[in-house]
Amino acid sequence: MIRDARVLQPEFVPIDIVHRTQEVNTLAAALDPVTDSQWGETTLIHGPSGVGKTCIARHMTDKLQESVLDLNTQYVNCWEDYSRFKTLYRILEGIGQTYDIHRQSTPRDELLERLRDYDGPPYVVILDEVDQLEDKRVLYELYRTQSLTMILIANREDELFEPLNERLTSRLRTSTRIEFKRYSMDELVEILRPRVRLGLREDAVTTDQLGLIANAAAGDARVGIETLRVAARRATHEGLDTVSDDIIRNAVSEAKSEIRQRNVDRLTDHQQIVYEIITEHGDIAPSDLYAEYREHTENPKSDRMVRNYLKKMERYNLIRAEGHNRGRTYHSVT
DNA sequence: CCTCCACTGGAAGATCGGGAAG
DNA sequence: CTTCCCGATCTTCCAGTGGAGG
Repeated sequence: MIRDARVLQPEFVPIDIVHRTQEVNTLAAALDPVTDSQWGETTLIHGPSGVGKTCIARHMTDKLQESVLDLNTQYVNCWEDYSRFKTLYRILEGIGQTYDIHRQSTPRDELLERLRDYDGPPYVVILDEVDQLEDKRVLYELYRTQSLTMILIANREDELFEPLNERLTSRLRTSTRIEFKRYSMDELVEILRPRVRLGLREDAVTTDQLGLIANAAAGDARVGIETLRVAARRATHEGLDTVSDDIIRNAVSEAKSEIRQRNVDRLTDHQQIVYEIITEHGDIAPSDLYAEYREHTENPKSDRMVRNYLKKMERYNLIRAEGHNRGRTYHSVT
């Protein structure tokens, strides 16, 4: 039943973009100078998850690569490369300047200097999940590096601006900003349909069933596509030619728990212990949490460190903190 | 209402692990 | 081998905050 599994991978970038014409045009206009060996404008893309921000940014840079002879592009996920060093390293990687960089023998600011010295063809860098950067000052440094054309992607605009200094904030506010809104159910169905056509058997999933998936995904294309993938896999396992409604209903929760499990696996041992304690309690006060953590561990980390773990798990969408100060409790996301 | 203190999260410095240079 | 330096991780210290409980 599955013809091309790649189409259902989260990082797949479709050739034809549906429902984002306006956004694509705005981004294209901002990047247009690049086709003329000039610097493009720094663009800020924002909106909730699963609305095509990353997809469209990558789609645009792919297209530019095809049409412009001299051009470098690079995609950086700041969630994964959240430190200043890793971010700069990734950017240098895109122009092949990392062959002799080793974190111990390279002077501290060598990376940024190399970037500033760059005088090759236009360089378009996508900084995804840019609000996850540990030290946002690197954004300011990059902004001043004139040779870069940046596409910044963030979930929430206000959370990105909040820790930035005024100068950068005002510059970003006046640069091109594109807001992505949630997909409607019909739009989501039309995003899923070509994936079925390209990735599965044409009749493997009915339009009504796509509606079922779209409804459960609540405007989040990532969840929708993951659900489709899980459903197709399950149907194949059961030796079916088409996906049944039952399979879809199960796939919705399975898709969500798979996304969660992937994040749990990325936690360290100590972080997983903290996470398990929270899951078992369902709802726990900070002091109780730390006391229990100490009991469960041979060499417990400091309470301050546990607070760092909690922040990280919040970012991973694994737990949620409720209330402030003394009223705070933690609970896991279901 | 007010006070207290559990809790948060920034800052600074220590420690760890690892690769390069001597 | 040792020494040195790096980023990453962790600890220590502490100022600020706002909800619980008088």
